[in-house]
Amino acid sequence: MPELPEVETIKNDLKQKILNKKIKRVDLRTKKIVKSPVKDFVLDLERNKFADIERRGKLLIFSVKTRQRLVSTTKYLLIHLRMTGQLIYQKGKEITAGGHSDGSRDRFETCPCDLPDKHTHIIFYFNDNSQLFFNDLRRFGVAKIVDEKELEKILDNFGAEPLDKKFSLKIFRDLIKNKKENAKSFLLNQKYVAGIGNIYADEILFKASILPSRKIDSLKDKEIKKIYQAIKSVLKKAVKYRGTTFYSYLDARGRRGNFTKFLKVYKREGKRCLRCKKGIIQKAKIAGRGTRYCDKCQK
DNA sequence: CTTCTTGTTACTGA
DNA sequence: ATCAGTAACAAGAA
Repeated sequence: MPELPEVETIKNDLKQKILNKKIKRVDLRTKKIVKSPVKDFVLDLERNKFADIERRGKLLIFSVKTRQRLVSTTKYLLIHLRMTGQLIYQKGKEITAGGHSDGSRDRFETCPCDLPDKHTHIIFYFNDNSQLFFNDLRRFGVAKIVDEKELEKILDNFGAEPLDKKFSLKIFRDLIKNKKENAKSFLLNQKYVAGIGNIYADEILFKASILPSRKIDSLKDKEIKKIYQAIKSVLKKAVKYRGTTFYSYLDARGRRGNFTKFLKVYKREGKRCLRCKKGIIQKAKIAGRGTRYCDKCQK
């Protein structure tokens, strides 16, 4: 699942590839993916360019510079990959098909997958013969174009950016105040801290040695600090290793994430705890999600 | 065939 | 108001 580290990786990749390239054509193959007026979607993008890409939580925000009757305005293409969405960038077919004259393939410009395929819902064609594919096996992902005002309204629903310097321990303590839910559902709530999903919630609570079922208001000061530090360190390391691939996640180059080998609890149920070597990783349904934890060293 | 998976929203009931 | 639980969405794996 694309969570903060995966979306951050895609954003960084795409910024190097597609900024300020003219969007020659947009092929919208699955209209249901688009949650703003479909008739405007292609028109707002074609012949324009992406001026910037930002991430808020798990949401990608592409600034689209548009020119209408000499007036320049900015609209925003929002893409949320939900569970199985992918954004894969490829250079023109002449590179992928034949490789270089010496027979080698340019690994950084090509993707191991043959795109488009039956899960391709949008294709953005750029004027330098490169393309961006929005693929989604399960079609939960969404794309929409909004103006500045709508964007602000949407962003109002997002909580703190966990890797932002402004996200301090004090702010985290204030967020926790007066909450009564359990630690897992707190971390999953995008209105509190944005970008954490099922994988990293479990990994963060393991690192902090806190049981996911612990009520937030029962946490001692020391424990709150441990969760706060774990949020920062786990997400930072996951970004460094370009995210986690468990099901279908691929980065913008079509490659897998490397954080998978650092997972301590996610999908390790039934296996021995790597930290205390005594506990067996448990799996339970907490906050409506499959949740993994060590019942020996998480308290 | 059933069950499970996952992010988000919407809804219900306490 | 706040929280827990669940359905819905889609499609595939087991």
